[in-house]
Amino acid sequence: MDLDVDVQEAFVNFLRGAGLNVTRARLAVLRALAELPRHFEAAQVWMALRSQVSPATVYRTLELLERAGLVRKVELGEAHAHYERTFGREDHGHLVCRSCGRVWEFSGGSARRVVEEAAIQNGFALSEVVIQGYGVCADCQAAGAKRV
Amino acid sequence: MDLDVDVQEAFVNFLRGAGLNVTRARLAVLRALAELPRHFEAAQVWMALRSQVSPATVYRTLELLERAGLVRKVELGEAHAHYERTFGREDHGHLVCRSCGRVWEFSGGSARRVVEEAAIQNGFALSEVVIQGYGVCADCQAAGAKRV
DNA sequence: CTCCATGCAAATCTTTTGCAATCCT
DNA sequence: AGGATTGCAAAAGATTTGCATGGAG
Repeated sequence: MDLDVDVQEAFVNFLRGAGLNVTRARLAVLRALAELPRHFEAAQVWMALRSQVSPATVYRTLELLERAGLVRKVELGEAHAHYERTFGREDHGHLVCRSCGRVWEFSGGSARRVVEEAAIQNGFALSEVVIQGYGVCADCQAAGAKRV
Repeated sequence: MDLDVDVQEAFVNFLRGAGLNVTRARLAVLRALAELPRHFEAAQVWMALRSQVSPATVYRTLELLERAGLVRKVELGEAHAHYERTFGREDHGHLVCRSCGRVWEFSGGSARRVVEEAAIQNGFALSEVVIQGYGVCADCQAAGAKRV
């Protein structure tokens, strides 16, 4: 997968700049992300690192990665949070299937512009944009979807 | 506030159509919504109905109202869910201030169209669109915002 | 009269936190 | 050395659920 030196370097720089330590656990979490699906949950991270890093540290590290701008928390309509890597990714929106849970992505540029415009008009300092559609994917429609 | 006969009627029709009972508690919840802010949390509902309706029933009823299309669950970046009435409201997006938590709305028509277009291309049956921006509002910027 | 709905309390489940032990720098 | 970090287990908090009782049709 991706995760070139640049990404690790970016995290290290972020940590140093914030006066934080570069630890084995933090690097392990970052490395684990490269092996996970595009959208993953916290549990997948500490299962992948079973006995290397505790759940608490995974949560703590994901928050750091978020602050470093390398990871983004994504709300997929489920009870628990999901995350996605932001490095090597373009701006995009999500189509979430409420039946099977899968996620499709689409280019979010023009939708983002609408939000940016609204932010400007309100004197809002925008830091993140979320563009999502919920519904039922083609496969689940064909199979007779459960939820709408 | 709004809540004309039409809205209550819509809920009653939904309940009847689903073979569910029209109960005092369910109507009380619907009526309470008209007195609450545009964006509210479950706790505000059962505080407004203190000793009339239990928390469990509030959650159960909000879910029915959601299914009836009268209420929409909104994710505002906090640990607990928020809701908004959908009746008498136009399609809109949200600008959420991460510092004070207030929410601004803006017309979401054109952003929605982008999502609809993506749905069509993927054979997706779209049922809901979420357009949100997170950042810091003008007031909080002036006051020296906490989070970005 | 027969289900459906409600309240209560207990259970769930994810995420957060306190604290003593351990790791970075 | 000296502060930062970790793991563990307990805590927290929102939402859900089982079950016996009361309500709607």
